[in-house]
This record gives sequence, structure tokens and C-alpha cells, in this order.
Amino acid sequence: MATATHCCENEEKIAHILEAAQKRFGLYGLGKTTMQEIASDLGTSKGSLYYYFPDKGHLFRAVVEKEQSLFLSFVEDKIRELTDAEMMLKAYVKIRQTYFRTFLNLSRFRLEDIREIKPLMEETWADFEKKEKVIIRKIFSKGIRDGIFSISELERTVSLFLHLMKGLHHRKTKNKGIFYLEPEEYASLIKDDNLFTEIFIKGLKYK
Amino acid sequence: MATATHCCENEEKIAHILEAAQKRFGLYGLGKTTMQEIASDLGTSKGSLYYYFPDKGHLFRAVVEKEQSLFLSFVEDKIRELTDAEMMLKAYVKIRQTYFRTFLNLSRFRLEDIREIKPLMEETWADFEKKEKVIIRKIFSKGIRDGIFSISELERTVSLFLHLMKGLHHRKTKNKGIFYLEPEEYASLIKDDNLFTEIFIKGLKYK
DNA sequence: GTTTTGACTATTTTGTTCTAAAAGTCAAAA
DNA sequence: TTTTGACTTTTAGAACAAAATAGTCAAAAC
Repeated sequence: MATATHCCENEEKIAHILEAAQKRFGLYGLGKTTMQEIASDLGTSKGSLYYYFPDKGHLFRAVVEKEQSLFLSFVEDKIRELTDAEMMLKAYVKIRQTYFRTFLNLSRFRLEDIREIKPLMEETWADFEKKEKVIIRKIFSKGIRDGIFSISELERTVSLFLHLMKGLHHRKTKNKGIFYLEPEEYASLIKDDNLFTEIFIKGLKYK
Repeated sequence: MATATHCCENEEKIAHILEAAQKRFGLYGLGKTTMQEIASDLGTSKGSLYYYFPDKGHLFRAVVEKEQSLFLSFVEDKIRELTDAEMMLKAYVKIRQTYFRTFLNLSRFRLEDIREIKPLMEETWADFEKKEKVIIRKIFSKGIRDGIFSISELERTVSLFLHLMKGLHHRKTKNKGIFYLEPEEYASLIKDDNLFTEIFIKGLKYK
């Protein structure tokens, strides 16, 4: 065990590793990043990384999970400030847009990379989806409670909303080998997101 | 030139080839189907196929285009029978579901296959999308004219609707190497489609 | 003249081996 | 407890041969 004065060293070290890994993975993807490079960036040795992470895949996963939880807590915070379900949903969509642009740097994660370690990541993606659904469900439930939304199948509607949004983003980014959008393509995606949200919200409202 | 009594032989032959090719492509995909197999199915020789189609890619494309135009004319017919924009849109979605299940046998076309001859097919997909948009635009326009839909950005809304639907289908079929859905997955997709259509229509309606 | 044929060539895919690079291990050192 | 770097193992890629398949064409059949 570490002494009292060094109680945070371990976590700090891990945080540093995650930071360095995130930079490399974010820029070059999983396949084009070596453990050696990450170690060199940190001025440490490769073997050291294996003291903290069992393998490259788990390091990658840790980076992704860190970004996911950053996104989730950011959304939670923003939503807590709001009182109106409609506003909440719009805020959620907006933050999600930003998240995919800046936080996770998904624009740089290559498609292949994500498939490469599919078995390991599957649980992570599923878990993230669950957590996103919790948020959306909360928003929809509030809307129902407040008498502005009329939703007969809550679970299916939550799932549908998320799938529609994911699908919308996916369609725009596929067909290219990598996740990357030209500025005007991105702007168009935002517009689509907003129009979608507007129509969907209106579609949920009481008449 | 063929004589009067044989005026349709050429087209008949082509139709036969398309039929045989469609069966093979539908079952095994582009990559796992050989020209020899198609020829053997027809009791003819490989060289004969090349008399009618310049190469395998063009044969594949012809099969896809035939299925696409079957779908389009079927939708057009159904919609002509209806008077209400809401019903039209629901009919369109329903036929689209059937189409992807039975007509095009997309469930069997493998993802890789479609990318394999991407440059050749790109125009075909784009053309199909245009034609789908024409139909959706017609329906939306009718809804506006009849005073049941309130749409400020018609073009974007048409495009959004199609993209949302495509995305919804895509999400369900990806993650597997091939387009295939278990019956209960398919049933769930249909339910999602219907809920989506309902919410979207409500979202378009005048208040 | 139109269509079909099958032997032909060209191209692509597949399997193999080899090599270099990177992943991952571990006993010794800090 | 953590780090190190030499070590072994695994994977990715290049190069090549072999097999399968696409695509051609002159001659034959209709």
C-alpha cells in the first residue's frame, strides 16, 4: 500500500497514462498507435504501462470509458439546471453534437479500430447506451409527468429516439473509411439534428 | 435484327439471366457467386452472359436496378389508390419494409459485396434515393396542400425522413457481417418503424 | 446477321512462407 | 511497490506461387 502522503500517486499515474493514450489514440487510432509511443510520450517504459493495464485493448477501453463518463456527467449537470423537458432534450442533443466533435474525438477514431477489439468493447458500448437511455428516459418521464408529452410506449420510444439519432449520425459518417466530416457537412448534420429534435418533440406533445 | 416472330427473345433472354443472377446473388452475394454458376443454372455458357452484359458488375447492377424499379412502381401504384397523405406515408413505410424483406432480398446481400463495386453502384444508389425522395416529397406536398401538414423546410424534411428511416434499418442490420435479422428482431424493427412513422407524422401535423 | 460456344488469356483471390514490428512477459533493479 | 529493458510470442505485412475466376475472341451454330 502507498503511504498517506502518496495516496493519490497511483491514480495520478493512471490519469497521466490515459491522457497520453487518449492523445495518441485520438490522433492516429488504435491500430496506428504503439504502446512504445505512449510510453515514450510519458518518458517511461513500455513495461510500465503493463503494470497498470493488462493489455492494449484494456487501455483503449479505459480511454473511451473516461470520455463517455465525462460526456454523461456533463449532460447530467446541464439537465439538472433546466426545468422543461423540451429544453432538456434539446440540450441533450446539442451536447451530444459537441461531444462527438471534441470530447471523444470520434472524428479521429477509425472505424476499423473500433471493430478490431469488438469483443472487449461490446460491453462498453452497451453500457454507454444504457446510460444514455437512462437520461433520455428521465427527460421523457418528466415530460409525461408535467403533462406536455403523451407517450404510450416509453421504453420503445426512448430506444427509438436514441437509435434514430445514432442512425442519423452514422449515415453521415459512413461511406468514408474514417469518421470525419467537412465543416459544411457537419453544419448540415447539426441542422438535421435540430429539425429532427423539433419534429420528434412535436410528435410527442399532447394535442 | 431478330425476325418479327422473335421480337421479344432478346429481352426474354435478358430477363432470364437477371432472374438466375438474382437468385444466386440473393443467396450468396456478389463475391460468392461466379459467372459460371449463373451460366450453368441457365444451361448456357459463361461467354453467352458476356454477350448481354459487359461484366459481372453491370449484371449485378442490372439485378439491383430491376428490384428497385419494381419497388418504386409498386409504391406508386399503392399510393395512387390513397387520398390521405398520412395513409400514403404509412403505406410507403409498410411497402418499404416488405421490399427489404422479399423483393430485393437485401437480407442476403452482404455488406462487403456492395462496397466491392462501389464506384459502379454509387450512381444507382443515388438515383434510387432521388426517386424515393420524389415519392416522399409528393406525399408531404399533398399533406401541406390539404392543410394537415405544416412543414417549413420541405427539402430538408424529405431528406431527414428518408435518412432517419434508412439509419433505423441500418443500425439494426450492421454489427453483423451480413444483412440478416432473426424473426423477432425483424418484428421489433417493424414496430420501431411504425412508432417512428406515427411520431413523425404527428410532428408534422398542424396543431 | 445474330447468338453461342469453349478454349484461351488476364486478373483476382487465396494460401504460404518469411520477416519485421509490435505486443506482451518477467526476473532483476530501483 | 514500481520500473526497467532484455526477452519471447504474436501479429501484420510483403513477396511469391498456385488456384480460381473474370473476361476475350475466333470459329461454329443457329
